[in-house]
Amino acid sequence: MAKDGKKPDRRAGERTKTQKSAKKRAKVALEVEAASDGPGGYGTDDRPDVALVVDVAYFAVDRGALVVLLVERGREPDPGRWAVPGAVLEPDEALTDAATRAVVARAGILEPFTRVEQLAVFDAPDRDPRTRVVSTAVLAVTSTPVPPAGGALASGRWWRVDTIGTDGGPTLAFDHLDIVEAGVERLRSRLEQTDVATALVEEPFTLGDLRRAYEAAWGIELEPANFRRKVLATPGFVAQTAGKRIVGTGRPADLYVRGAGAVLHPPIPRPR
Amino acid sequence: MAKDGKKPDRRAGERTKTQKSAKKRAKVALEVEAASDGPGGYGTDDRPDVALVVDVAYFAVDRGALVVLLVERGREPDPGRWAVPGAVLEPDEALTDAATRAVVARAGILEPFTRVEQLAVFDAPDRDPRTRVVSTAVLAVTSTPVPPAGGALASGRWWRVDTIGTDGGPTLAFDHLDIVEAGVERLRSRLEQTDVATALVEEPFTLGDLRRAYEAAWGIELEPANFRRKVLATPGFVAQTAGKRIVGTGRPADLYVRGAGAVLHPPIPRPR
DNA sequence: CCAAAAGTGTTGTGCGTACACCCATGG
DNA sequence: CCATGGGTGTACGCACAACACTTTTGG
Repeated sequence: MAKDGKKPDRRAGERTKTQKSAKKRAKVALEVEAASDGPGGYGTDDRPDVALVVDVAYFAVDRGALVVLLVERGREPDPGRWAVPGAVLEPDEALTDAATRAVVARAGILEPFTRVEQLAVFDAPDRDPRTRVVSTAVLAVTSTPVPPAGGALASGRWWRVDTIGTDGGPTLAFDHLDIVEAGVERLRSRLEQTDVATALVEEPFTLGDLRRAYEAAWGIELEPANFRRKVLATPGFVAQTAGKRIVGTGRPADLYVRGAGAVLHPPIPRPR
Repeated sequence: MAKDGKKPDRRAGERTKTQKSAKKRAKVALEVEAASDGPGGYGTDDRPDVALVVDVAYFAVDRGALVVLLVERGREPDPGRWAVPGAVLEPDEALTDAATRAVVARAGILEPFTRVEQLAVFDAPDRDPRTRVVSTAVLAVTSTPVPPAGGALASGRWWRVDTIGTDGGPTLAFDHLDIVEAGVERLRSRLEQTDVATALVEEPFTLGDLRRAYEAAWGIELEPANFRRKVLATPGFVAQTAGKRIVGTGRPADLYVRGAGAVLHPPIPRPR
């Protein structure tokens, strides 16, 4: 049963451009792996065949709406369509560093963003028509969705997520609609379990600000009274600071900053 | 600010064996990405520098304990330590296919497993001392933890997860302890939200079987009466089938098979 | 004085935990 | 007849949604 450690040179005929037709092939290839490193290992001696990139689903809340940073593609494939910022992973680079690099190139943000979280790996063999590209999508947020500066950055734009795919909204390239949708869903989930909402508002913030961030991301309205109680009942979520803020009309609101805790006990449940 | 599209050839001096020292370097590399494909793209024309593998955290329940499939390493690095099964991703292969291939090679399972889920990407630049290896860990389960057959498969073994790191238990290679821990935590979480528990028991099963699977994975005891009500109150989780089963002593139990639904509404909450 | 937003108080309902109790089998 | 596990019934308590009410500002 065990092979002798040799394997057929699968790069014999030089890599052809694309092999969409080979999708089903791997499903029946259930023979024992001819591991070149013996039990428990795998051969990593030769050059890899698969390119690994990082794509960033970068979100913010802007005037009551959830927005995502997209970049317009200038050339084939998919010219005129919009993509999330991406970068090829460098040999000694961590995913979060590559993610920062991708966003810096598109959004003019000069400091690395703090909260980054892995989203999912997008691995469909034909997701990029040029060659095999596996993408690790990561989720990131900012409190200040600044419009990208000019020059090479001008192609980036913040789009309301609820306009994607509609008449006035962007059309996404490749499988990036899947990436954005996964990011939206993960962000909505993380708002329940973590204090990521405090990264969506600028300090200091009122509990009304925080509530409106939740409402924008979840697309629903929340009871101000109950929301307030839940936030204050969760230790480490927010900390009150000095002063009050008067917006327009209405009673001045207490000001808060981010608390120490990252996970929320108890969570802020999302209405179903 | 924008470069002209050229980038330094970062593979100039041939790749040295390992570069642990370069960990901090990428953190300050915040210059604009020199994209070789213009806005919204990245260069994928040349061979990648990063190898992508799939590591499988493969779980089962055996005699009341959660077990995981591990493979003993035979050679450097980390000989004598135990690793989860892994495989290098082939150019036209989906992650789930590579995961199946890795497990088939180690566990003698002849059919592809059904439930596979992405766990996380392990991307630390020095996680493998030989070369840069990025690992996508996936979670899989089986109802029948068969001992691997002989020959090249003999190095695989099912280990109780609660013995890992203890005196009689295995010591894990590389960062595979992180992979197993991530798998355990994800499995515990998915038991709340999905019907993955039905993949941990053989059909037909009793609600006692299902409860004991939860108890093994969660490491706690559950109220049989309340567990029963919760399972039956979740549509699509299980479906009753004909017959009853008498184990040893006690009243015969109704038999069930997997239901149609994959997500659980309402969930089976884990006690905190 | 009115509108609007922040902040506090109160109550009814629903749901889950805990436990009592009955059922059906083997020894 | 007892032990054991399966299956049903039920009451207590707590958490939360809903809504009333007060506070403090601008117009």
